[in-house]
Amino acid sequence: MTSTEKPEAAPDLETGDFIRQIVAEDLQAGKHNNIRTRFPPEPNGYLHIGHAKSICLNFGIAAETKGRCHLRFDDTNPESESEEYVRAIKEDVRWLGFDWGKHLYYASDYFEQMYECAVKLIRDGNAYVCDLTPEQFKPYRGVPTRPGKQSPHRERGIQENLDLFQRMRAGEFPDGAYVLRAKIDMASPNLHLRDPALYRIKRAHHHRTGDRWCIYPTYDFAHGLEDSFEGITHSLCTLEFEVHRPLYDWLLDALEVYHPRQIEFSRLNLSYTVMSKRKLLQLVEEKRVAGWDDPRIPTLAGLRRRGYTPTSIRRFCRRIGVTKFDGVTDMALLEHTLRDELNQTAPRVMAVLDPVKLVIDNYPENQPEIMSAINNPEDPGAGTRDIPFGRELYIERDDFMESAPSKFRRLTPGREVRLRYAYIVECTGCEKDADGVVHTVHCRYDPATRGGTAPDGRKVRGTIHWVPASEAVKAPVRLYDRLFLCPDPNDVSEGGSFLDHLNPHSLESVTAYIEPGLRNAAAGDRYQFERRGYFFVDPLDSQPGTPVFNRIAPLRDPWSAKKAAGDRRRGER
RNA sequence: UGCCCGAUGGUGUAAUGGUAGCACACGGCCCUUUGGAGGCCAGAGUCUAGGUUCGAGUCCUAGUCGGGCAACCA
Repeated sequence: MTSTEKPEAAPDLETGDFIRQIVAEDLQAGKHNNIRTRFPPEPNGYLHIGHAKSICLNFGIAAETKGRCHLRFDDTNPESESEEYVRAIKEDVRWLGFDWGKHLYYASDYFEQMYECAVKLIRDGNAYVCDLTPEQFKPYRGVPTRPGKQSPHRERGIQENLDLFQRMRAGEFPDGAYVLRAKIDMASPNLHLRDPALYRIKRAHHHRTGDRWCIYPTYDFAHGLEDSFEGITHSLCTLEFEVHRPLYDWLLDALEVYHPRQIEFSRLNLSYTVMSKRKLLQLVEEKRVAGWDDPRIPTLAGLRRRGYTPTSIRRFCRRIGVTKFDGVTDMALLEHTLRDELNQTAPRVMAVLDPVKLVIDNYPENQPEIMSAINNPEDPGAGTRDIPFGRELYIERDDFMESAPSKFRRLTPGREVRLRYAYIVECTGCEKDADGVVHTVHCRYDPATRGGTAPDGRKVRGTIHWVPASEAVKAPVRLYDRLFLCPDPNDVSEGGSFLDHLNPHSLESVTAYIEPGLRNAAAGDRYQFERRGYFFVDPLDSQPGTPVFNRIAPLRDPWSAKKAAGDRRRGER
């Protein structure tokens, strides 16, 4: 329960979302003295930013009320769960900035207690052992518009139920031979109340309990009990569990145990990506992406690898709010939140991603000089740094145009631009290879403009970045773009797949020229490459002295946005 | 055609019976040694129909549209 930043940690219960308001009311009414929430992931996949919303909500409320939030693994289905996921989930929650302290729990720790609860249910005539397989039970359950009918085993005697259930546990029956059902109402309009399964026989090796059990509780039976055992006050979950709430309540009432309140909110949906565990797993397994930490997918591991900060994700989760409306949040908001933070904190450097040589024809040979550059205009305390300058430089290819429109504020013959922190230069022309591709641009500099200011006060519209040709350092840079081409990849036509919407250019790898000082960038550092975007020194692929950069997000760029829009209008690509 | 839930600008949200506000996105302008940042301006919203009320985005009724529910998944 950390989250130490002031704007986030301030109690926000009065003006908060509907859940925080309920919590505040319960506190005020004296219903609870200490708020207890929980984040209950099933360890069968990696956490994504949708989980971050839940984590921030649960840990956030606990922090704001000085209560506590439990991290609880809901490991009731051993078939798809594993220790690797447990490890990764803990790492992600910690990275996000939250601390469960000593309150780490596992549903599997409660298996014995849960078994006792099941026995009580049977004793009280609230549960029975049923022989029907899922397929056989289906017709009994009925359909939404028609009531179901009673299982032939519904009126089995209590003693027989007790005996059967005990033998289920003892391993006397094969998988699926019997199931323990709640005895509720086969005519209920809520399907979840038509004698739902509580325990199933499943000989699967559990990552924590090994082979001690061959029966496992279902989510519906287990979850409320976990909440009850832990004294959870507010059990927050997503909308799809709304129809389960009557069952949650029924179980806790039937068992006569402490009864937390379940409240549902809408899960996070983000445009231009997919969030379901199934689809993320598919992307990973089919190697459409490099792994669970591929910087293009919205897993926390992926966002971390991309370079997103925990702070920006927490702030994002705060800004999207919490409601019951099932909408789609624009990916642009996430990017904005990241830029908003890094604009304040990231040191500026110059790096040329698509280089072309610039020769200053009237600049003396062999007379390099040193230019002083500001590290962060938003943070005067960040100081300055020195960058070597010379006659030959690299600049961005798209900062030169042989014949340019009047709005183009960069290099084009006959016009002046400023080389950032260096001199004002006037473009004189270019050289091309046999294919007509520009390889060298020529210009002349004004020696009176050292540092970039003109003594005569003349205005220069454009400023471009550069690196010295002789001392620039080559560095691999990965330019990430959205993984999908359309806002809603799940919207597929008949027979289609979300994979059809994959963006074939979601990753472009280039070799950039970076300013020499950047050679020593440390893994995990974040920079703003001026005029280009925010970049992260990849912690896995970088070596001391040879950094590898991931683009976290490009800078806002009205010029190229307008240009792209113009191209689209003209039907170009 | 059963039950549950939802609906406020393009998007996400606020207003808790009393002036529909904020942010993102988009457009324009200003400023700028990052076409970044910043500043200013604009457009754009209470799903529909009834009802209650001095007054309804808010309460009631009906409808429309959207989502969820028929695993021994969670």
